[in-house]
Amino acid sequence: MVMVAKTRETGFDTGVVQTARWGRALAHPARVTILTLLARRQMCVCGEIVDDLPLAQSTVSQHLRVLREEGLIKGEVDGTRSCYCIDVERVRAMMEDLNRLGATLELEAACGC
Amino acid sequence: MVMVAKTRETGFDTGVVQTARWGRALAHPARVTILTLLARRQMCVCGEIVDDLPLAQSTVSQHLRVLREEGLIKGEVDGTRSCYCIDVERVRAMMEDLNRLGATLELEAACGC
DNA sequence: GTTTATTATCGTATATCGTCGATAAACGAT
DNA sequence: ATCGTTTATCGACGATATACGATAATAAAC
Repeated sequence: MVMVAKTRETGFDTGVVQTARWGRALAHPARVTILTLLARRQMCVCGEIVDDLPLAQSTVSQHLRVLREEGLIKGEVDGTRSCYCIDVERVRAMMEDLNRLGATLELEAACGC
Repeated sequence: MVMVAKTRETGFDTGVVQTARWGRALAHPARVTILTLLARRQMCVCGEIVDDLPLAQSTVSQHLRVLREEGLIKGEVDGTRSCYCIDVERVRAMMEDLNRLGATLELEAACGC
C-alpha cells in the first residue's frame, strides 16, 4: 500500500503539485532564457539580462522574482547592482523530479491507440 | 559562430519557446496527474480520469485538450467514449529538451554568490 | 549635496488561465 | 424514434499572468 500526501486545499498529490511548480517556473520563454544566460555567464548583473531580453526592465525584474521564488536562482546585491546566479542544488532537484515523471510516463509504450 | 533561430513576434529563441511550451503543459497539477494516471493504466477512458480528479468534467476536458495540443497525449473516440493514452515519442522529445536544459544549467557550479 | 545609475516595487491595463454549468453532438440501448 | 450516457464545446466569471511606465530606494560619482 502506498500512501500519498495530498494538499488539503486542492486535493492534488503534493509531489504532483511540486512538479507543476517547476513547470510553471519554466513556462515562459523569458525565464528559460534567463536561466540559460546565467548558466553561460556563470553570473549576471540584472542589467545585462535586461539588455539581452526583448522586454522592459520592470518585466524582467518580475521574471527574476518568479525564478527566485521557486529557488532556481539566487540574487545578491552588490552596491547598486544585483547579481544573480543559478542555484545548482535546486536545479538538480528540479531535474530529478522531472526525470522521475519522465520515467513514469515512458514506462509502458504498449498502448491501445 | 552559432546561429540561433528566433521567433519573429516575440524575439525569443525557438528552442527556448518550445521548452517553455513543455513547461506550460506541466504547469498545472491536474495535467501532471492526468499524465501519471495514463501511464499507470496504459490508457484511460475520459470518465475514469474525471472520477480521479477533484474537478468538473468540463474542466478535465479542457486540461485534456491542452495536453492534446502539446502532443503529449493521443485520443481516439470509441463509440460514445474517448480513450486517451500517452504519446511516448513526444514525451521522450520533451524529456530530451528538458534534460538538455538541465545539463546546460548544471554545467558550471562555480558561482560568485 | 546633487546628480547619475541601477534595480525593485507599485499601479494599472490587457491577456490568458482555470473553473463551472449548460448545451450540443454522437452513440448505444430500448 | 426516444432515452440515457459520454464527452467536447460554449459562455461567463474570477483569478493569475504578463507587460509597461512611473516611482522609490540605494549606492556610486561628481
